[in-house]
Amino acid sequence: MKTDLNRRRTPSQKRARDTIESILAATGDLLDEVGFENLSTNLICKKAGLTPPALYRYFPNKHAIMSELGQRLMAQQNAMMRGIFDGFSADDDLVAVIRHAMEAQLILTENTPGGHWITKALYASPALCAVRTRSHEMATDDLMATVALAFPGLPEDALRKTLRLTVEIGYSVIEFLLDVPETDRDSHLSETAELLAFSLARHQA
Amino acid sequence: MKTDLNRRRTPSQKRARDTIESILAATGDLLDEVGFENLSTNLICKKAGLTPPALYRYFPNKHAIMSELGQRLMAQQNAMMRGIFDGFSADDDLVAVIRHAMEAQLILTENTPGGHWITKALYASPALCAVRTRSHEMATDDLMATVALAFPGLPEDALRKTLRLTVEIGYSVIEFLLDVPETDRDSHLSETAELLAFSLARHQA
DNA sequence: TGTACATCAGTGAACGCGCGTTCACTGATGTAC
DNA sequence: TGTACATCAGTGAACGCGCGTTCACTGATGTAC
Repeated sequence: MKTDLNRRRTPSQKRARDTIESILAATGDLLDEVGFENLSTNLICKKAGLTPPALYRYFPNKHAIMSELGQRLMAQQNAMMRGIFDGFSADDDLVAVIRHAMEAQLILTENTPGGHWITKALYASPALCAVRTRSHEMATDDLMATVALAFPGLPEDALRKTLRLTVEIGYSVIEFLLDVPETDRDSHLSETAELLAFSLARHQA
Repeated sequence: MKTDLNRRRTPSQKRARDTIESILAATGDLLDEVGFENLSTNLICKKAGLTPPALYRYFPNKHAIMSELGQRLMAQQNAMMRGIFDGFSADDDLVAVIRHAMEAQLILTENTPGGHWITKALYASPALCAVRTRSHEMATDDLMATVALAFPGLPEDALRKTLRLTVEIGYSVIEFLLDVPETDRDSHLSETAELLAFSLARHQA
């Protein structure tokens, strides 16, 4: 149950760091090709042009690789969020900002090799769930910081709950749009943004 | 990629129908014990007190079993939704009804053996994705019917999009609550209900 | 700067295991007369 | 109602395969003098 997700060895030479990167890159590409369920360490090795012991030198199993890919993707996502919400003030159009943030996340995930699968694995695999949860908590804290600046004096705990829910809903709508490609993205993004903005605005009243 | 999810043989004797039920029951229990990733047909057979050929007589693979469990769970969910929204009128408290529906879904999933895992598998496994999507579409259509009765004359296509989003958000918040057990369910359910009601109410203005 | 040596990085080949799956078979149930 | 036969249901034993994983090794890189 408690799968080890840590690196085995820390590389000291550039050659080794390149190997690690090519393992991660190969995994991302493979996810798009075969999906998470059919992914195996042997397959990753073949794709990366390595033999299994090279992979096992750095990662104990495929979940550890997914975990690293997941952490990287979510770090990028959170950084992007900070960039968008940074400097947000009470006068700005909240709906527009949320909509913009969601669209940016959608595009980022779509452009990351294996991005959609990484997200799904982070959600469905018990070993990886914690990575996702932790990242969403961090995103919530980041939002807390900027919102607290924009609207000082709001009750903290209630606001945080709302923001946590906002994060969760935001990401799941994005995944919905990725899942069902024939969906009208524009209208769903706009509607979600309005709905989340409403939920936040309630705290000011 | 296109995994076969159909039954192999249709049972004609009671004994066979019992076997199928015990396979499904064993799978549900096993999901709670070992999760979806560690599930295998051999394990299911052992748990159900059967030999593999007996299982293969009826199901081509484990995804077919999951598919059946998923269809049953979602059929129950949709039936429950119909029960709750049936006879809904414009005078009723929309927030309360949505909240009630969400809570009922949460409890139903929680009380179904392997329920949470079934939901996750239906979402993360490409072979099973279609089951989930189809079910959510059906739930949306059901809602369309009742809402159209309660608020006649609303623009259909825009309303349907809103309802589809409502269904998606509703279910994903439920999964969030199941995923992070330390969460304050009460406040999150209430807040989600208000937020979804707002989104629907906009169509009346 | 050159050489000798230590450490780091990756290979080739093999392993045991549990997976999905099938075969030829025995036993249980239903049906016709 | 009893028996003979056909069909249905489940078994025992085995299979090939790819998985994760490890071993003893070779080759590459860095370092000390």
